[in-house]
Amino acid sequence: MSISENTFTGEFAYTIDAKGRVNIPAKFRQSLSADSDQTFVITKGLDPCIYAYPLSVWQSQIEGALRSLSSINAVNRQFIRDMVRYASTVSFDKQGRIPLTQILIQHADLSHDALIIGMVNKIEIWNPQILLTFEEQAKTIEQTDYNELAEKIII
Amino acid sequence: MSISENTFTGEFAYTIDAKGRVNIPAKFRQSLSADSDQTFVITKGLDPCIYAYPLSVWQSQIEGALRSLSSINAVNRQFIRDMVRYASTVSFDKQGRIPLTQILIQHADLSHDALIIGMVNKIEIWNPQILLTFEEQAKTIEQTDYNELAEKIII
DNA sequence: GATAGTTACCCACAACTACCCACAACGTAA
DNA sequence: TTACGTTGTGGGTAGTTGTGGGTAACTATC
Repeated sequence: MSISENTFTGEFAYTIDAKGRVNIPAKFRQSLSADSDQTFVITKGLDPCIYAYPLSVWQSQIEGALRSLSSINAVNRQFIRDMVRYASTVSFDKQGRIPLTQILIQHADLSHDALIIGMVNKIEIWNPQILLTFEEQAKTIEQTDYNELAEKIII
Repeated sequence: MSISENTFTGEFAYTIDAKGRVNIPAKFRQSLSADSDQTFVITKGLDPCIYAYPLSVWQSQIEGALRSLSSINAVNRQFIRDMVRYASTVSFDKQGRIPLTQILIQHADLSHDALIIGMVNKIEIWNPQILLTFEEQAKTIEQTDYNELAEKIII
């Protein structure tokens, strides 16, 4: 139960090189190596960004749930397909970078700059520009809902 | 319970050559060789695609379940017939390809392009065009059920 | 048994990827 | 300041991967 049990916080600016690689912040890597978990599962985010889960988190929380869904049900099949289709297992190189897949780069509309945001149990990878406009739009979000959440969680 | 326990994720585009062979993604093959399980069982998918199970998965999960179904029930008989009738055991060649049978190619309406999708414990082989139109239709799927799943599983 | 069609196995090559090394920028400590 | 380690970025190379096609073995049919 140390601080380092895969809790990601903070925001970091990096570049994506010609080969589609992004750096994972050293801080994040350190909190992983403790778990000897040098691997991420990256996939489409619900927002226009890329999600990256440490392999252990993906396996225990997502994959397990997916495995338990019956394939007889068409809704289940569709859901599994959506979740897994864009997911890929990547580990970082000696320099601490992971390779992104073309589909995910397109989904997040990434080109040269990348913003990496710690989201507690996962990591988000954004195009900084997209994030800006996205947040503009998000201001029209239900303020009531937002405040309710804030009241519950912020201490 | 190692990393290599047959977890298929991701989407890969390949071609079907004149002899009806498709490539199995190298990533998938690697997670198999650990199991010395170089063989797949391919059969009709519930959707218009081909299912491919690693032999070990087919034997332990599907075959067992089919055996336990009573043949008194006509629905059971029909179901077993559908599952087994089109199933064939194939192993891949030195280049990592498997041969598809004519019936399955027709069922999935495959011609030149194939999209291989990891579905956790099995693999789906789609005609990319068919998948597109299929997903269009799928949007009319019960959104409520889908969202319930999403809320439970996505973290 | 001969012939035609099919299947299994092999080789070749282009494209890509993983792995490695190099180096500049930065921070830290003596 | 200087020396040293770490971090982020770029690029080269060797090995792997995907695709096409050739040849020999096998099957089936007459």
